[in-house]
Amino acid sequence: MVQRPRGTRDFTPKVMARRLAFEQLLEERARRHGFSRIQTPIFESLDLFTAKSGPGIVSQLYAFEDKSERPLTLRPELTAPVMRMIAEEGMQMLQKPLRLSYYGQCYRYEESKKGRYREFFQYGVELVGESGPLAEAEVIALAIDMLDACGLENWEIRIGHVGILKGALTGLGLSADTPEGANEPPVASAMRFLDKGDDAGLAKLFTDNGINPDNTAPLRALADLEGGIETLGPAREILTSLEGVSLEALDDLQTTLEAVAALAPTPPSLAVDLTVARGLDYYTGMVFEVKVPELGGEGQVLGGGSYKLLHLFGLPDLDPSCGFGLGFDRVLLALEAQAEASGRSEVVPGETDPKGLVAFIPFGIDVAGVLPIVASLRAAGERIELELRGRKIPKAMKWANSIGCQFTVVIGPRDLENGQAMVKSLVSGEQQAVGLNADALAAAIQAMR
RNA sequence: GCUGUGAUGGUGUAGGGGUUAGCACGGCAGAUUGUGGUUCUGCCAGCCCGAGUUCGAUUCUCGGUCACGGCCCCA
Repeated sequence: MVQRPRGTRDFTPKVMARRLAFEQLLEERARRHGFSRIQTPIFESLDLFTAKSGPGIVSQLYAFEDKSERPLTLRPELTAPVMRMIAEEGMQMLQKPLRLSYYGQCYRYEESKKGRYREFFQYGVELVGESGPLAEAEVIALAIDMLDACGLENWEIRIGHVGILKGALTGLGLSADTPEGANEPPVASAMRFLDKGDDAGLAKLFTDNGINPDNTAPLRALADLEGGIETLGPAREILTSLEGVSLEALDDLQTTLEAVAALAPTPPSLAVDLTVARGLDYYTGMVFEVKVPELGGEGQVLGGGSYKLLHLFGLPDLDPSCGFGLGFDRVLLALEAQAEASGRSEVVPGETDPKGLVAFIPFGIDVAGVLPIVASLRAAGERIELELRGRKIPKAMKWANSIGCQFTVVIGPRDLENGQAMVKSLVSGEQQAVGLNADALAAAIQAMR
């Protein structure tokens, strides 16, 4: 028995119905916000990702060479391919901003666990060609709208702005450039110390760079701030108290948050957190992430922000852009867990088809004669499953019931003689004889719904 | 990268160095030759892979594979 490769999954019809409903729901929200779907290849040139994330990333990729020894890789994420597409397809000729959405599988070679697969699915959006607080608010609002629409509960969105801490640090005189021989700029080191709670390390860094280590305390206070939009008040006080520090990023964040409050439903929990750094140096402005606590260690279900990547493709004028990626599998896991906990049978809104299946059961007759009726009913939009095994009536009824049909249409010799068919609702048990033609059958089914 | 637990029909499980490997759901068939959801009967279908220990391994040991957790990391 050959097994499925590690970290991959098969999706059975029932699971797939749910996934399709979820994708459709996300797609619908994206459309309402003006985003249009695009698609890029499953594999790309290896360079695309090393250019974005450095050579160290290769160990986590499904990289390979094709028969012409071109270095390729299965895509580990979708932002870089989208940026590549914008440059390659000449999309810079289009009216700005571009509002793009995408969905597809990505591949990372890493330990598979629950909520973490080697083949995983991401839904995401990018808003390209306009930046600033309002553009950022539009992106956050879509993220919130999506999570709200899918019925997810108990999630937390944390919003920050890398420019605030970075601005404070550079304002104090810390360099944002990587010195000769070092592997990261002092500012990045400082951000890490703040994130890890290493105040001693931060103080030493300040001293080493000729900055008064007394500045550690206010920065710590800034990093530890947590709460809603009201947190910006204390943040403003701290920043004002520091020499040479600009308030621009803070003002931007405030504008963004106010716009989000107006544009999106109120999330279950929204926190301002200036240490949301996402660890990536191409994030330049607002950054945000969403966690679902009950998922545990793999609880982050969405992350995004403003970033500068298009300069890598010769389009520096389009930087920065703003977008997010939504962990499709993780959100589904959370929804499934929550549905289970609350006894809800529908996990994703709309996953069950309201237009139920109709079992079409020819019995003891020449099937060919009634096939045109099947075709017509399908053309009329009914979902018809034709009984193919020649089951006798009791078996056929049981079959129809067990596959979840709402109706049966039985046509036996007697019916054929009388020019009729027996239509039965498996929900109500009601049954009636109906003229043997598609119009009459469709009308009867509709009337009995 | 570190580490813990587990693997028995399609699903959920019981058991255990020699068993007809038990039960439930499921599937197929019959009871029931034109009407489902109940019931009864029969049947189908299983010890993850490899090596070792042993007279004998599904059971014990080691390795592999896969899954599920806890850290680290996460474009």
